[in-house]
Amino acid sequence: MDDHETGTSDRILDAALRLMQAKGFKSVTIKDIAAASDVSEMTVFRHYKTKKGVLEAAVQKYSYTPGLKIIVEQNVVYDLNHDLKLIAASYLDLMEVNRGIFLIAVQERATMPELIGLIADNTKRLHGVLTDYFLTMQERGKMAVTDASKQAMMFLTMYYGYFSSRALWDTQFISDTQEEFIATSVSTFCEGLAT
Amino acid sequence: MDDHETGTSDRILDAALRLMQAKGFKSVTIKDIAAASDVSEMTVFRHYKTKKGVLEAAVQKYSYTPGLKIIVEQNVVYDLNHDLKLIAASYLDLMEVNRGIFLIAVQERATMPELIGLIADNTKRLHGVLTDYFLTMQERGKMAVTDASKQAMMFLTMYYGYFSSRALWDTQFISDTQEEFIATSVSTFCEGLAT
DNA sequence: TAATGATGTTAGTTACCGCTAACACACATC
DNA sequence: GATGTGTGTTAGCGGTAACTAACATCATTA
Repeated sequence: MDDHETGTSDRILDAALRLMQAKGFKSVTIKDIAAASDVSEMTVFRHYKTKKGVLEAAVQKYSYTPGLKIIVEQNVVYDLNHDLKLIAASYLDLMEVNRGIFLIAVQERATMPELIGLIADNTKRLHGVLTDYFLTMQERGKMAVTDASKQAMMFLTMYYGYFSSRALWDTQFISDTQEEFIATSVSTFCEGLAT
Repeated sequence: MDDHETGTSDRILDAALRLMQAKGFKSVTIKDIAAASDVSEMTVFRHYKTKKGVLEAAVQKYSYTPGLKIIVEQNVVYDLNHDLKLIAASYLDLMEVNRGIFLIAVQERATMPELIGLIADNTKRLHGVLTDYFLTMQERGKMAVTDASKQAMMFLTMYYGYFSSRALWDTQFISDTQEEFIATSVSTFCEGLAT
């Protein structure tokens, strides 16, 4: 079962994920996957018994849910502008890693609803962390006292919007780079726009 | 070609759109559509020659691109808080109308990229309108002078995030109601969070 | 050298699906 | 009562795709 050289199993998974991201699980055929990973159809079936098995193995390999809480807590310095930039960047980086799973989850949400759970969990965890952070900042008098949970939700929704828009439509909705977007949004989030 | 009573043509389109939203164009069969609209398969083919024809007719019937510019311009009173709430609500309402097309566009973005164009156009137009509005507000000294285009982009991304999250994942990401979300976000957008 | 294991090739099975054709029925209008 | 229109039913064609089975090849390794 070992793959010498480049690793046949991995090549198959990589190709499968790439194709399924682009066209959806149902539209990708074993033939496509075989051609893209430069093996015969039979080899695909020998490694992963069914088409769905290929997807499950790919999800297994590529889904990633790190300790966002630790990352945030270890780098926070209780300066609103600085910390929000850090959190926004961490969230976007995390989503970027899971982009492949996200795109497949979108297309297969009717048939494989558990997939989005993997990603939703990250967002939910970060929402908790961010809410706690806001509460701490409010206690320290470094931030206006408002509904921390709603505030955190709004903050994350903005970056979810950025990520989702980029992942699904590339630059068709949003053309700003990640850095530009974070800069604008964190600044606005801190200072507001009213005079 | 007239449909007496409930309108066979319409029943087919409604069922088709509903099914395709949920499962994607490719996964829905004519058999599914026929069963859901309570006609025979042949009747579907007699009304719309091909499966793609069904989708095209449904898109035709359900896509909607109104004069957002006029709506905004006629109701703006140059009070930042008031106007942003109006614009946010208008945008979300518009997206809600086009939800069906949006969901199909998501699933068929590889095969039918023109679909998302219908919706992207709305967002682009509103971005233009909103940018102009910000510039006017800046001239009148009612708003901080920043990059109006980026600011508008950020604002719309937030609501795109809200809509997209709700349309794709229901309350799995975001649980706030539309009114709550608009209230929190517009307030933050205007006032900021720093002390 | 012999055995092993990963892969390729070819052929075929099964099932589904888009779509067509032909015929039948029911109803409404002329 | 004839005609037409919308529909149902049944059968089938052509294509495709998941998956299986059997056999061949080649390289590594015992």
